[in-house]
Amino acid sequence: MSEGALAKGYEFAEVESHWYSYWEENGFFRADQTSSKPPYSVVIPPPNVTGQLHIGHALNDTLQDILCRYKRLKGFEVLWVPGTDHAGIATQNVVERQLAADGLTRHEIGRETFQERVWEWRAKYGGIIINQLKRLGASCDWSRERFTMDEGLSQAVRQVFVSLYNSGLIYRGKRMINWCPRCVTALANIEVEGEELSGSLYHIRYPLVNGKGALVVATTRPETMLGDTAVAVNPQDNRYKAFAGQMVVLPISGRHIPVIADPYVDREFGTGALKVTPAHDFNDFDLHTRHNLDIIQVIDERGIMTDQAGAYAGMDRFACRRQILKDLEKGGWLVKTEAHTHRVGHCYRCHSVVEPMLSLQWFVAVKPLAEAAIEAVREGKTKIVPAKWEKDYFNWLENLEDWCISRQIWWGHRIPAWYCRRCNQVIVSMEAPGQCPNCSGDSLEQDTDVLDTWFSSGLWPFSTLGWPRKTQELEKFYPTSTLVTAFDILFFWVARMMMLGLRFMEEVPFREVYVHALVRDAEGQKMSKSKGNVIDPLLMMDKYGTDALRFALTAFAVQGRDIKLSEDRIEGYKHFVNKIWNAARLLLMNLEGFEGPFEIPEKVTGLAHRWILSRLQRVAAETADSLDNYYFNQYAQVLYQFLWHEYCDWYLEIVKPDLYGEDAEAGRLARSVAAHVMHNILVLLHPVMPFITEEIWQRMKPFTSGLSIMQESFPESRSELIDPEAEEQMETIMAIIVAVRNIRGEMNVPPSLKVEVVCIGDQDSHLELLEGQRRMIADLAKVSSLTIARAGEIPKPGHAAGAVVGNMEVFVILKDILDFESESGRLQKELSKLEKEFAMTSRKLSNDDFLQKAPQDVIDKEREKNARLGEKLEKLNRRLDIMNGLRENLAI
RNA sequence: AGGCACGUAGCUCAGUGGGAGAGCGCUACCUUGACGCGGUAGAGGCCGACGGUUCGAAACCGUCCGUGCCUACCA
Repeated sequence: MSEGALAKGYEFAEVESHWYSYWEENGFFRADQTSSKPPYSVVIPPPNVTGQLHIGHALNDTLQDILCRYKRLKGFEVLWVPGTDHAGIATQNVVERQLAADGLTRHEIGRETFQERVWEWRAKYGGIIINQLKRLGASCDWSRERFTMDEGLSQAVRQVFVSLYNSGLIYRGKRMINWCPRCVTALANIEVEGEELSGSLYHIRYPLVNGKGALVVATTRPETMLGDTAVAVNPQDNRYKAFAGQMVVLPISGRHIPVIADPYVDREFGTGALKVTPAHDFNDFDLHTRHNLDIIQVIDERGIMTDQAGAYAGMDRFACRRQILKDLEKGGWLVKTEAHTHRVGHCYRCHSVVEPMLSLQWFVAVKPLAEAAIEAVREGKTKIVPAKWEKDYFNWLENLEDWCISRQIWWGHRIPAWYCRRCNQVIVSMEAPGQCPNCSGDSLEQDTDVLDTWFSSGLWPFSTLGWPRKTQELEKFYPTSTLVTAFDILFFWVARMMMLGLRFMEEVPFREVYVHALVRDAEGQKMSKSKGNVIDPLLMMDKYGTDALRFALTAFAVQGRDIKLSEDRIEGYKHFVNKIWNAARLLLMNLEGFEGPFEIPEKVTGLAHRWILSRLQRVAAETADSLDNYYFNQYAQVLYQFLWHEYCDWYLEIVKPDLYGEDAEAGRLARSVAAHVMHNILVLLHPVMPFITEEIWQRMKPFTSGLSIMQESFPESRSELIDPEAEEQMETIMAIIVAVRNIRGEMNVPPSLKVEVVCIGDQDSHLELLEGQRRMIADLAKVSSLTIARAGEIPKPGHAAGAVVGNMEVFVILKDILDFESESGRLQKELSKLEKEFAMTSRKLSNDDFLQKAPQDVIDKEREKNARLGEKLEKLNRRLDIMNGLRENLAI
């Protein structure tokens, strides 16, 4: 061995940075578009350029990294495209805050200077999250890192816009949209988050103009009454039928407004009379269209009351509400106030209450695009895993309304539309036009709005590969293989990539979508900075190492269930990392000066060796199967179980005498097999624990060869090594060892004290097996002398504690120290457990229906089990009789 | 209001028609030459409730209870 023994503790910090740069320097993450290997490609969900790595990213990118590293080992040409998203509103907010600190606003410095500031900001801080991804071990091809505002991607955006405009799928129109008065921009419907608020429902009296009575309306937003242009009632409502067509006096303003009848009004809700404010409510706007009502805008784009609000002009909308209520009360119009919880829309970026607003915006007509996106999933061109998300996907796309894509901010892709100042012609084109094609005027102005960030993210799978240019990358890697994402951006992002990918590439953007869960805190709450319950992945990596964090996230990544994560669960997996390290340490200590063989022999002899090799083949198969099906938790668990509880607990303990013993041949075999299995475990684990596996792998030469574990082949399950006989025999031996240990434990025999053990059986195969494994049993069960005998050959020992294993009896001789009382108690407990099981199988077997209708193999199995239990019961019963007899003798 | 999940050991969760499992925690014992971030053994569960299908249900179906999430224009 070249590298020598391992340090006692695993120094993860050093190891991690060392190997990451080694991988990067050697170009192991780089994809070759000219390769003849089959392609496997993934595009990263681009984090916000303003972002810091949070636990959600850590999960998302760990899973992608697992898939990418796995596929590389499997012989694929893997491309993982990294990058960041310009995050229009979020980034603009960040830079505006920075300006505010200098006492400036973006309007004061102007659009161009502001954009320069954003680019400066990006140059300085935009790489933070990239470095955090490297810290996590992400094996992205950094030579292909993209940013949604890159020139190439921007050109893609313009081309898509122009193309959709020319085919009539992008249009400009004046419609009701959601507006954030804080961000001062339009939002897409999906960017509005409904939040349950406890507010009030105010009942307000609107007197009839003719003085003969009044209508009482109910509203949650009294301030909008300044813009009321009607009161609506249901035509079927007998209470109000007579009012329809009359006029009422709008309190405070004194304006006269009509009472209209419309079936939209819910008779049951509130008073059954609805105030109608077309300028500030989606449904009221619809009523305006049907009834040709006036529109009066009383709230402006900053949430301030307009001149139309009369005396309230200039007030903030919420201050106005309070004042209106006071004034209504003073005037006697406020009939009553009742508590009312309702959902109010909030801006997903800044959390302000959004305002419905009539506004001139750009839209994408999504219907035809959505139909194609639905069709592609229905036909299985893209598979969503777990499949339950397909339902949500369909439901969303089927009920999709046109997508508002213009934003009134400065950071983003400016809309490629120009307006002729002379004739108002709209010109949409890739580049700034020289003159108006309609009137030849040369006074043109570009639209000041930018596009929704998600518009550019929607192109990500092909824009990052060079589209609209025809590149080798597109040829080789599109459609991408797998998209890994959390469900909360299924609609924001996945659905839009589907729509746009199908439209412009005429092919789905990805073959499979794996939708993973959200990471929550230990109480199941969403993590948020304001709640203070965030787990910072960077801190976790500092404390426990990246591999431990990655393994924890993977072990909890069960399909369809959110992950409740707490710090001690991460700490727990650090223990696993430690276990791997120490197993390797034991191995490497014993490989010093080892001269081979570095391969296992063609034909392996020795029960334990055959057994562990057989188990390894099964584990390799399960591992691949788990990853192929996105059962990440199962992948982690299988390896955890195998490494710790089979390789370490049993195999290494079994071969220790060979390692330390005199038999050189046995020592060589043990070293070869132990190293072979470790080598394979390392490769199997590498996708989830890239760092420690590389570190150990490097030290295992010449068992390993090459530059990196990354260049290995993923272990195939070798059927010729699967050895059911060895597995069965080991199970028998292990059961006997456990039985002896159990007795020792129960009877309080100290570990330092070796005991005499007698095994009695009546099957040749068993007796031979035990004879062959004397040493293993003696070592692992701490046995001083082991007697193996055929039933009847020797008397069953009296002063001994016994157990039944299969159809053998195992006795631990306790001569003077046997306490008959506790031994008979122990046997009794075991008996009652068995009796219950025996009764159950007996009942089944005496059921004619079962015997007639159950499949034969089930019946056979049940018969076998019943016989086994019966035999065991008989032996235990006899033993109990003996113990009871001895106890009575003692009493006499 | 509708839809979708989930309810299994103290905690967190696997398991989807024929033997109730894991990790952590807990108890007892242990300076065994890789590891106390360890070892060995043990305790602990009418698998939310009720009904149905079935020879057989933790699993399939229905109802209910509880929890969570998503969607919706009841002002």
